[in-house]
Amino acid sequence: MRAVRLDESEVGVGRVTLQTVADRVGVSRMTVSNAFSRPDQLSSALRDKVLKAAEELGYTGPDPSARALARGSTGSVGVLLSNSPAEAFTDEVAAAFFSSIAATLSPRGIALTLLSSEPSGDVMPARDVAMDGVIVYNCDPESGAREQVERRKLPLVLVDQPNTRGFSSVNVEDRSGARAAAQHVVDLGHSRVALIGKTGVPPFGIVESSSAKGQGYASTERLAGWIEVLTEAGIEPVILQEPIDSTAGGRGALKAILEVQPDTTAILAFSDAMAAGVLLDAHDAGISVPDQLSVVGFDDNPLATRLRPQLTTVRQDVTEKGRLAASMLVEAMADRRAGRPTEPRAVTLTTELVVRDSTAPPPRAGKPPEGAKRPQDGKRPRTRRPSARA
Amino acid sequence: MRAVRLDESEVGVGRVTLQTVADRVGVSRMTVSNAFSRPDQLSSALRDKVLKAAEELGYTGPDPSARALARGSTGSVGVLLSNSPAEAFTDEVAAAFFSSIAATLSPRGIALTLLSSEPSGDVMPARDVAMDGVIVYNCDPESGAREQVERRKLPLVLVDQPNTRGFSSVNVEDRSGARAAAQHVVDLGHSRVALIGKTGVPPFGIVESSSAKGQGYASTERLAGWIEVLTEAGIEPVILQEPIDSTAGGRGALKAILEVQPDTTAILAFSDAMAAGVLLDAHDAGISVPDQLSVVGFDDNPLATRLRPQLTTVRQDVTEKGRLAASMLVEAMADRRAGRPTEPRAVTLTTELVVRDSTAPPPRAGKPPEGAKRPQDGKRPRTRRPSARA
DNA sequence: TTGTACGCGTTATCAT
DNA sequence: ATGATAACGCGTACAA
Repeated sequence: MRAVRLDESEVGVGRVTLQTVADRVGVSRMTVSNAFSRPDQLSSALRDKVLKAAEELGYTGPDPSARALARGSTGSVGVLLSNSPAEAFTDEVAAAFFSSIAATLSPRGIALTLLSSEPSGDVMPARDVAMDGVIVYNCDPESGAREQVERRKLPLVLVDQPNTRGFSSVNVEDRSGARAAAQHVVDLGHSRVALIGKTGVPPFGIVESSSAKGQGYASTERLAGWIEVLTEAGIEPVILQEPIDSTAGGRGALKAILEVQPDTTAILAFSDAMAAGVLLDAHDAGISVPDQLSVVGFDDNPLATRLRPQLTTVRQDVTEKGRLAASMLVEAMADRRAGRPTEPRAVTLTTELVVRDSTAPPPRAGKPPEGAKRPQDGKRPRTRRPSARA
Repeated sequence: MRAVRLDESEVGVGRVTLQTVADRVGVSRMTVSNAFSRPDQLSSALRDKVLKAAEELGYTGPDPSARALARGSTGSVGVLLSNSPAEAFTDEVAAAFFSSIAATLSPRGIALTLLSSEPSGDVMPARDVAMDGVIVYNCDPESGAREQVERRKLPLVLVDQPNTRGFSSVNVEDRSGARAAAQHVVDLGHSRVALIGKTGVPPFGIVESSSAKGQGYASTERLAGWIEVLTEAGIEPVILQEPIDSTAGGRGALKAILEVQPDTTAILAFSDAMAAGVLLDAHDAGISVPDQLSVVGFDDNPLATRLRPQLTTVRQDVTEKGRLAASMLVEAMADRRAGRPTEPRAVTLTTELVVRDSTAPPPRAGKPPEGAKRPQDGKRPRTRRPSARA
């Protein structure tokens, strides 16, 4: 009966496979495969017989790994993260993004695999885990993982990444969002401004403007946007680089800034989470926000409206970002299956300045620095869309 | 040279495999495999040569699916969720749990795959996705997915699940935690109590005590714990079943409860998230918590201390729950690889009543119902550990 | 180092 | 229409 398998050991011993079931029913392996995967290829009577035999033998259905090999598809897509996958759940903004991805994929029956970009021993998830496509999120382009995953030539969508080589990507107008934030404090009349950037690599702490560059696309872009506008306004900001993007990571920033520029009146932070740390520190130090200090965050984290004062920030739509990334990837995977090339798409989502209660004119108003634009008086709308130009 | 492949088509056409590289270098497929996977099995000179050829050919390394089939291991573990995977990120308590799992797995080079238990078309992730082990989280035992994954005979850890068939499990003292919550309001003198349960299946809304059973282990246990204590105290609670475990899901509950029992003075909620909805509704309705209404949640969600008043709740350690589940699974997978049987372990984590500001004696105090225990006066500690007995 | 025999299904192709 | 045969997918383990 059997063509290939040599052990004729009978039922009950060892693993139950298609062949075991086929032998039991007295049909070919193919017929059993069809019974499970293409019901229309055989009579329902025979199919029932096969399924019944499978049931008796405790056969669970086609082995997913074998099927993945034979079909060339695994049923799951990966998300490659530069941070620990644990942070995907911890950070509210990231969580909303991933939640949106999961919500887009699961109705399509696609599982979501979280991949660390850190190698552990000799295994590198980005290289070694089987998947049908990858969303590369906010991942250090220098990292080996990013390169590994590119080389696998899987369908790929880059998110919050510089889009170099013609991949599909979803990005956010980080730079113009940051420009809007900076312009906002300039318009309010601030001239002593500090920036809190985010970087995974040294130098940390107060850095020279020249050596300040974020690690990762978003932090690079936001820093650039802030500095452009401030420079145009004749303001040279104090720049602090922090490694941890969280409320805890933002704590201590205020003190460090005030040490080098005691009369700072406005702080622009890489994220709302970090800004929250500043707000807490300010509160503890008896510094009133926004009366004595203005603070602007980024993201429009749900946190922003829970804080007191509510945080002025730059909104990005992470839900849409996730939905787009996932659906672009799904499309690319369909193209791949159909053997047609995927037209790379590069989408950039807008950002929007959301003015809340953490910003106000500086304490000693009326003396804006040379070159600063006058604050637009009167009823400025509480929300402004920066232009899409970077 | 080749034993199996029939097409002798040359380099550059089609997929690059071990064989392609082997042909290029003039060695066997095995040698190339060794070069990648067992460097010590060949001279480093030859290895370099092989790696160089692979580089030139754009060979990325062994195909993960093929390797998974050959090795019998995929490098990722699944988490099976009854809710949409999207909620894994949305719900703060679930997110902390998954974060802890991810933090435990990723240093070991293991990826985490989120699996919906809902079938979509003909694909059922629980049956069709390749993985080395599964954490079954809070999953309806009736669900096909739960059964599917059991039948695959993968290493398994059940979390927040009734532990029936000798699987390893991590559970929480839901019942005694709920008992402590109920005892707390009884001790305070409440006699008009309402419960907000969580269930995925009808009936929803106000239900009879007899027909009230949660869907899912945690909700069943919590409900049972509340009812036990209240019954002992001679109190028959109003029971409301809600389908959505979130702040939004908790909204509307207060109104529904007050319609059937206008003089309700205490509400015990399945989760802090739902309790938050009650607090918001109470605020909107001008009902003062805890003066007019006491509210107790469950979980000790970070949310609990952000609310005003801060929420009295029952703490569970979800981080430890995640760490334990992941490490037990890792152990079981190691056993499997080593061919030794796994001794199933059933761990139950303690819960702890945390008294904050959302509970107080009922407005018209001094008239506890017959059979109710007297509140313990004086300086009761703000935190009490219920006994482990259910 | 290399040959050989799988791992376990799937996608043709062929036969009845 | 149904079912069987053969080759294939891409590696890995183990013996030679």
